[in-house]
Amino acid sequence: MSETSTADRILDAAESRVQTAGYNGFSFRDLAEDVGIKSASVHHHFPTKEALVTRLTDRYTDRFFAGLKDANDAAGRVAAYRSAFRQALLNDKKMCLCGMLGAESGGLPGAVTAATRQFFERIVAHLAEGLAGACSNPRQMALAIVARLEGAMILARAYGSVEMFDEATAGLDVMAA
Amino acid sequence: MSETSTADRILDAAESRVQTAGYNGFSFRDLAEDVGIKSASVHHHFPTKEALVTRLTDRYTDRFFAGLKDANDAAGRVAAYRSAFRQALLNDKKMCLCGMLGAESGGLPGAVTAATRQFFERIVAHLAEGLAGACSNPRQMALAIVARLEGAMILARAYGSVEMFDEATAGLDVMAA
DNA sequence: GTCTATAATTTGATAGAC
DNA sequence: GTCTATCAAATTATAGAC
Repeated sequence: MSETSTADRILDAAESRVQTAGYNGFSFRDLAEDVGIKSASVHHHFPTKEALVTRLTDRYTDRFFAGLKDANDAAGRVAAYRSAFRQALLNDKKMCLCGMLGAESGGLPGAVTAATRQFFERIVAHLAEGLAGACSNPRQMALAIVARLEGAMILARAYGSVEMFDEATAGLDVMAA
Repeated sequence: MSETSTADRILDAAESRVQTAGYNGFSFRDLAEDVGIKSASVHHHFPTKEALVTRLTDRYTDRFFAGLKDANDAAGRVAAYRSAFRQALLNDKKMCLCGMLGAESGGLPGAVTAATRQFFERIVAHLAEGLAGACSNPRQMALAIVARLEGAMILARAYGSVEMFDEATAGLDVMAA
């Protein structure tokens, strides 16, 4: 009985499109066709593209944490992050939504860039918390790990192969040892 | 006496635009205004956007190697790569061209994706060569380092701060030790 | 909440004069 | 090699009927 609202289905379509082609790589008509309505109806739910993607980014951030396997030890938390990022690649070789928007941030509306930054601030803080005690500079280590995960997704997409992600992130937990 | 051809000036403008806003973040008219000509003249030099960006990506790859400080030892070569990537951020907080195109590769013309992949294949091979003997799996280490550099650029752009790049890549050479 | 219709602008691209 | 002029299509967005 999982009833999905039209607004959520629009966000689902937008999420997939942004992760595949970026902010400027899709249109309201694309989303309308994905959902099975008209573009004017999409505007009824989200007045502008900026508002839509800002909301999408917030939802992505919330869901990211909700789907994260909880772990108390440093290695376990790193593994959870690695697994979370890898999951997007398995689903149609998609980029991390905020990795994509972060790369494109120079040409995005301010609200989208702000929401993207919040995603990174939250995951870096959460990851650093998990690394406390396991290394001398947890925040710097967290930044390094997130950077490697985002970059590994770029490599996997450029090569068209999920294995590149696995190779580029092999031994990630050793970094935190 | 450095005479720059119109074609090169178009590529310069396109390079800056792609690194800032991505493949779909600029138009032929944008480039024409940057250079001081009309969009029809841009098409005279590059028939399609796909052809333009493909050629741009090839030029970027060649220039990347030409500008790379040569080093024989592993740590020196890693430092050269770090410095090369960092340079783009200093110039108006730009993303690595191929990092941007790699992220967007799911929505790009085939020739652009192929040229992007070549960039990564070349730098990974070159970096791995420099790491031979310094670690047990040079290619895997090269992938990890390139991933971290690309991801660090995303972080720096999302935060709007070059310092994030420095933090996320701190002790990069230690990885290769 | 969805639709038709449409506005206003931008896009990639072409034809042909100079 | 650059221009004017133009095209066909796509874009974000709005007005108003149902």
